[in-house]
Amino acid sequence: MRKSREEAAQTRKRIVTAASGEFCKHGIVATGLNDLMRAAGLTHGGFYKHFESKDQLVAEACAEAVQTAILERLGAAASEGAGAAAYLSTGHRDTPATGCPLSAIGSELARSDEQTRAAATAGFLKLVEIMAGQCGTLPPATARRRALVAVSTMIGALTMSRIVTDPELSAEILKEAEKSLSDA
Amino acid sequence: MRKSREEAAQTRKRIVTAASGEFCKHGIVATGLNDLMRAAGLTHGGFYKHFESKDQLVAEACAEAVQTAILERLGAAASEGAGAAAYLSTGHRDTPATGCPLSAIGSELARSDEQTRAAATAGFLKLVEIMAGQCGTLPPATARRRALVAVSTMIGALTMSRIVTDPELSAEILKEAEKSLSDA
DNA sequence: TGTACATCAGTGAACGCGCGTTCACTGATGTAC
DNA sequence: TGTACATCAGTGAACGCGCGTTCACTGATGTAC
Repeated sequence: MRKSREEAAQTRKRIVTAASGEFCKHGIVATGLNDLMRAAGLTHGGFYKHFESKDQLVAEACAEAVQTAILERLGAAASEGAGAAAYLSTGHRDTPATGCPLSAIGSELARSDEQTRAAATAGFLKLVEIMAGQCGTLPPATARRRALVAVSTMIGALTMSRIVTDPELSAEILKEAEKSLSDA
Repeated sequence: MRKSREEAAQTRKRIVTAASGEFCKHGIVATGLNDLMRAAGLTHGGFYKHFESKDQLVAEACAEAVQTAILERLGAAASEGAGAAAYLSTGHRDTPATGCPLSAIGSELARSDEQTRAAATAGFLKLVEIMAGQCGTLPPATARRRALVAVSTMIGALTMSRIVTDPELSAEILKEAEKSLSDA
């Protein structure tokens, strides 16, 4: 049953990717290792061949979610000047599994260990940088301060749009947040 | 061991209050009924004399957290024109147990049942109303739209200030969010 | 008002279940000669 | 290059534990007469 080094490395990546999706979809605490390994197409017993603990996987999955959801997806949209619009879309709202972990599991991240919070912090700063890059001709320090607030607004608005029971209110939250950011 | 009706009603309230604190402090999923009942000074067995399920308590605890943290605490601050400043204070950041549930357990609320989300929605709208009331002479519809964004910013900023590993960055997030809201 | 009985708030043991983690085992991969 | 052996990725059963929930029991409270 032994797999080649290459296959094993791919398996490891597959677990991390599956984990980042499951965590963002169902929450960190609510997702068991069994669920994770099944989502990666494996049985749960092999988990500890790749990771020392669930916490270690949480940190790596958070780092990957930040990388793919924020840098790749949003970076691409931002290069077309539509970063906030992409973040505050109903599409993003309705697909947390592939979306930004800061919104999807924000309150759980606040209770996570140092490594996980460090990965989340790096993602936040990258988001701030991306948004600051869209501020046009402002001096860098001013652009950064504005982006800090803009990103806070984006994260709060997306989180609330997922909580609220009224679909119209949900859409309104996203729309108003986007409008206020594009005016700025 | 039977208690009087009055005592029983007080016990019930005590459980709900303890629950809202524990949930905001440690998260909904991570808090067990055992922890809750111990925090209320009881043993776990008596729980179902007061509630049908954990989910029912979650909904009631959320409603109470909204009531006390948002309406009483923030309403008081807002009547002095300092709603955003109180929300975005380091004191609020460092005491999630008595603070706003939308920030403390936001991402878990998004995955909660209808009743809980309805309580959270009501709290959000109340927060919006409070903030709109601070907008001075603006027409009500405009004030409401602005408050919608302001509250999103407040929730996102407080959540991020709790995630971030760098204390200076944490303080900066709160400060910049508050500045941008007081300018508006 | 006093007495007999039903009610039920709270206790603590127990239920089945899934959690994170460990382990003996399998057999293909990798290594040494 | 071929062979013998060590390694180890992945499986599936098992570990102790705490979860949400149920239940028999206690004894003070509430009710009926």
